[in-house]
Amino acid sequence: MIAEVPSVRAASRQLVRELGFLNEAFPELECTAAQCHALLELELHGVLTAGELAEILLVDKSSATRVVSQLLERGLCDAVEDAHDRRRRRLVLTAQGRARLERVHAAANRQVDGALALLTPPERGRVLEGIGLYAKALRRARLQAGYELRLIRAEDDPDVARIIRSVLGEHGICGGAGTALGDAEVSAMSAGYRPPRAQYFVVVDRGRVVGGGGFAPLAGGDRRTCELRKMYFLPDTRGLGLGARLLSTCLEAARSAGYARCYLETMQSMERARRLYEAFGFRPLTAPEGATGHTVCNAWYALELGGREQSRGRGRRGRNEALPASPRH
Amino acid sequence: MIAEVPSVRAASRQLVRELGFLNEAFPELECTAAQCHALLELELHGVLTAGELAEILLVDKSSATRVVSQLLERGLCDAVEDAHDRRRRRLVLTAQGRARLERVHAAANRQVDGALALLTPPERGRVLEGIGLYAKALRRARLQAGYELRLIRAEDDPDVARIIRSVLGEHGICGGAGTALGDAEVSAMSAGYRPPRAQYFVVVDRGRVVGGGGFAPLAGGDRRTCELRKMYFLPDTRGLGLGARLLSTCLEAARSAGYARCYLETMQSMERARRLYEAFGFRPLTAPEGATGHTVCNAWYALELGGREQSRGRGRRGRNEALPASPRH
DNA sequence: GAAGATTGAAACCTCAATCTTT
DNA sequence: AAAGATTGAGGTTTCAATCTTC
Repeated sequence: MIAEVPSVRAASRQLVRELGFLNEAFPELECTAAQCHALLELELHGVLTAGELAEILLVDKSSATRVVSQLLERGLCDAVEDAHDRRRRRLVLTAQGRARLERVHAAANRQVDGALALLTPPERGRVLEGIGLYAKALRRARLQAGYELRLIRAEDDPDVARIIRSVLGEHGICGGAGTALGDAEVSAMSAGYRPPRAQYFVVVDRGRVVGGGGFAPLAGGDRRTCELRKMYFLPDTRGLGLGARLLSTCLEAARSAGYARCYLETMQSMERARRLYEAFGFRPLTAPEGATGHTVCNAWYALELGGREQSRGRGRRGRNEALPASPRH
Repeated sequence: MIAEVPSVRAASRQLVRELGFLNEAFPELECTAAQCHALLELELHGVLTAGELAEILLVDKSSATRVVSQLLERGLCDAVEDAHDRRRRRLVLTAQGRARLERVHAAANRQVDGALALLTPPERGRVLEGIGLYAKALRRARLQAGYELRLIRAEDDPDVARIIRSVLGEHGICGGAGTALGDAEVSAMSAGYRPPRAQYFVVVDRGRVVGGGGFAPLAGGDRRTCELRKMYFLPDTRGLGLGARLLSTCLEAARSAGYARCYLETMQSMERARRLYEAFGFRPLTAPEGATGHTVCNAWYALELGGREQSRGRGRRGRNEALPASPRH
C-alpha cells in the first residue's frame, strides 16, 4: 500500500464532511445541492440531456430526471424535443435559470473565498493543485476499474492485430514497407514477445481486448536498450489514463528485465501519445536509432530507466520533490 | 474575490462528485457511508456519545442517533450508560464492529491506493497537502462564520478588560508593575486607541466580546514602528483561526496607517501565540525595544511590513512560491 | 432488442417538535 | 431552563421495473 493512503483518507474524509456530507445546499438559495450542480453543468455545456447530466454528476439517471423535472417545474430550464430522435429531451437554461445561477455563484464564491482568505497565496495554489490532482486520479481510477492488464496470450492475437491495423489506419497508414504494419509479427504478437527480454501486454475490458503495448530488444541496438513497441488503444478507450498505466507497467518490467534505457519511435501526428511519453520523462531525439525499418516514423524518444520514474506533470516541477507526508492530527 | 476561487470551486465540485455525492457506500460492505464514518470515528476516539458523533461528522444529531441505533441493532457497537449522568449514552465498538472496520479499511485503502497509484510520488505529496489545507481552511471558515471583527467601542471596555485580566491570570500574572495589567489603559481601551495611528479590534460572537487585539505607536520607538498590543482570546474560542484573522487585519491596518515595521513583546509560555507570530513571519529578537515597561515579557518579535505578508506554514516552504493557478476547466 | 427517460419502493438525511434527565 | 437524545414529516437518493421510441 502506498504510504500516503491513510493520511489522504483522513484528510479526504474531513473534506467530504466539510463540503457537505450530502446536502451542502445553501438554504437561502432555495436550491438543493443537486439542483445547483445541474444548473452549473447546464451553464457549462449549454445543452444536455438528462442522461448526460446523470453521467456528469455521477448520480443515478433516475435522480437526474427528478432533478430535471424540478428545474422544469420551477422554470429554471426548458426542454426542447430533438427533431431526429423523439426519445431525447435536450435541456437548456431559461433566463430565470441564468438569474438563479448568478445567486448560486455568488453564494459559492463567498464560501470558497472565505476559506481561501484564511490561507496564504502560495497555499491557495497548493490547494488548487492538490484537489485537482486528486479529483483527476479518482476519476481515472473509477474509469479504469473495469480494465485489466495482463501479458498477451495466443488467443489475443487476432484482436491485437485488428487493433493495430485500425489505429494505424486512422493515421493514414495502410500497410507496406517502412510501416509497423509491414512487420511480420503483427498477426502473431504473442509468439514474437518472449519474457523476460520481450513482453507485450494487453488491456482487457470484460474479456474484450481494447489495447496493448510492449517492449523488446532494440534491433541493431546495444543489449541495455529496449524499444517500446506497438502501443495502441481503440478510440473509445482513450483519455482514461490506460496509456499511463500500461506505459508504467512496461517501463517497470523492462527495468526488471535488465534494461537501462528505453527507446521508441512514433509519428509527430500522434500527439496524445507524444505528450504521454514526454510526461514520463522521455526526451526527444533528433535522429532514429537501431534498425527498426520504420521509415514512416518521424519522431524518436529515449528514457534512461536508471532509477525511479521521472516526475510527470506539466513540466513545472523540478525542485522540491517528495514533500514529507505531513501528519494530519 | 480571490483569483483561485473559480478553479478551486470547479475542482472541488468534481472531487465531491467523485467521493460520492452522498453515498460513497461500497455496497459489498453492507454499510452506509454514514455508518462507515461513525465506525471510523469510534475507532479513533474510543468512546463517543451520539451528540459528539454528530458534531464530528457534521451531520444533524438526529442523523447521528439513527446511525447509532443501526449500529447497535447490528451489534457493531455497544452503549454503556454513564454512571453520573443518565442522559448520556457512551458508545464503544464491539469485537464485531472492529471486524467490520477491518473490511471498511481494506475497501477504502484499496480505492485510495488505486487512485494514488496513478500519480507520481511527488504528486501524492501534493494531493495530501492540498486537500489537508483545504479541509482545514473550510473548517476554520465554518467555525469563524459567527464571529465578527470590528473596531472597539466604548461599551466594549468592561468586556475587554475582563478578558485581558482573565487571560493574563491564566499565565500567573495578577497585576502589578511590569505587567500589562499594570497599564492604566486596560479598563478603558476604547479611549486609548485612536485611529489611524492606534487601533484596537474586538472579535464578537453574537454580541458577546470574546477577544481582541490592536496596535499603537511603540513607546520610545521611531515613528515608523508600531507595537502589536494586547491580543487575547477567551479559552473556548482558541484554535479557530481567529487569531490569524485578527492579526491579519491588524497588520493590514498598520500598513495603511503608514507603519513600516511591527514590534511585539510576549512571554515564552504563550506558545500558541508565538507560533502564530512566527507563522506570519515575525522574527524573534534577542532584546526588547522601546520603553513599554513590561518587564515580565521575555520574548520579543518584529516584522517588516514592507510588502505582502510572509508565507505562513510550517517553514518548509521557501522556493517555488505562488504556483500559477493551473486552469482545471 | 437497445437507448433514453420515467415511476414505485425502500432507505437516508434534515428540520422541528418532543421526551427525559439534570 | 438547558443538555442529551428521540421521533414524525418531508424531501432526496438509489435500485429495479416500466414505458416510449428507435
